[in-house]
Amino acid sequence: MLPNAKIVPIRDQIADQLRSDIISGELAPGDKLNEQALATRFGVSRGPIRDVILRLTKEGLLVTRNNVGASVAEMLSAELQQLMIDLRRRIESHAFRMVISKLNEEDFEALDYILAQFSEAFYEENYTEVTKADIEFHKYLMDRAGGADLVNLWYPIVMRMRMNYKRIGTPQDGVREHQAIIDALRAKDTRGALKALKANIR
Amino acid sequence: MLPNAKIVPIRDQIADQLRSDIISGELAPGDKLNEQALATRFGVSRGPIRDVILRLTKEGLLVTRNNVGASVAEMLSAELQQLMIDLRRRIESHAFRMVISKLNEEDFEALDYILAQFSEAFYEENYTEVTKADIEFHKYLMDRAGGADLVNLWYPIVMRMRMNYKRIGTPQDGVREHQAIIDALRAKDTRGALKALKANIR
DNA sequence: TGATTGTACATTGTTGACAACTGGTCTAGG
DNA sequence: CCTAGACCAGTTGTCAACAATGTACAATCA
Repeated sequence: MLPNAKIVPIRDQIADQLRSDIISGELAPGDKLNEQALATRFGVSRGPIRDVILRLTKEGLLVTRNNVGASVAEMLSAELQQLMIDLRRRIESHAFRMVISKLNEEDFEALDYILAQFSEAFYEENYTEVTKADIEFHKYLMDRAGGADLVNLWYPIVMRMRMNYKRIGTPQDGVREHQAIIDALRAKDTRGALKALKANIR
Repeated sequence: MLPNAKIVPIRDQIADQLRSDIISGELAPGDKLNEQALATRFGVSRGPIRDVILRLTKEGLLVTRNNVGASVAEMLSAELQQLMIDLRRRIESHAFRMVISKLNEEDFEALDYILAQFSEAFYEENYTEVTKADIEFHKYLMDRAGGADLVNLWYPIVMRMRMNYKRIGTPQDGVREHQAIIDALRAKDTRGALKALKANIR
């Protein structure tokens, strides 16, 4: 089987772009999104744009009012932010326990590859890409553990957490933390993996 | 301020209807949804229908494949179902602690009213309405505790849980359980409220 | 002067037609 | 009889025009 480049729907690309804009701070909380403007920017009609806006609204990145439009969501209260972190830890811990026994060499290759991208983006100081690789890393494991159901549950929480990272400078330990997770998973060391995970999510 | 009847957008009504259909089992897992058919059924064009489908997909009730369409999601594995219950308990517990000090008499009147609807629906054996009232009860408290942010996080989890209740017959204790929650909240008895909550979510 | 009503503009919500894609069926060739 | 390819019906994806709603500003009146 050839590693055929997978085709990505326009709609998904637009969603990705807007997510990046929000997480990177390009779009600040409270900023209003104009459907027509976005349609022009991406060279499509308003239909797909509405889809994307609806999607991001459901992910909690945007807030929409009837007949008024969408704007970037405000930051979470410290209280809710803490709850998000707690929930994310629980979900990923659960996933680790489910997945650790069925990870094979192919999986580790994929994880290594993602981590390499993470590292590369980090040294290029491209923090938007760093964030995407970071999310991709965890997402891979979530998908492997519980499939689309689990990812759908997990994704909005991560997005909402990420949005609130005002200091974009990820500590240099990012790579090391993820490497520690991979190592522990490879060694089937559940305890170590959970510990490394807990250190990574904060 | 008069208790003005709130106006509900068509889109929301359609979403509600489909959610009911799914939770009640009218639409079984795997059933395919046809946009045109739904549009005709609700007397609107396909646009709003697509919105609704996208929304329910994000809530986890439907699964959508590109260029193929949407169908009702399959039941969760026992593993994930257990995770959902755990997460929901944590979220609502957290919310209780946040909200218990700021609940006033007006809130309790609202909760009493919802519980009355619950009870009525129960004795009429209208379990779809029972479920809706049940959700409404908890939703009221979630909204009061953490606003839209918290509700958006919580809602998909509840929906996904509800979908998997195959035995639709809620035990007769439903009313009692919710009454116990109200009583404990009224007495500012955090410990008792959390206990009653834990008994109710399962 | 301050609040209120009327009006124009900008933006979202909705629609129906058209384009692109999927899955299955039929046919020709081996 | 079986497979490969082309075709076809049905469905989803996209678009541009139209209708409905909300917001902001200006004119009016107390």
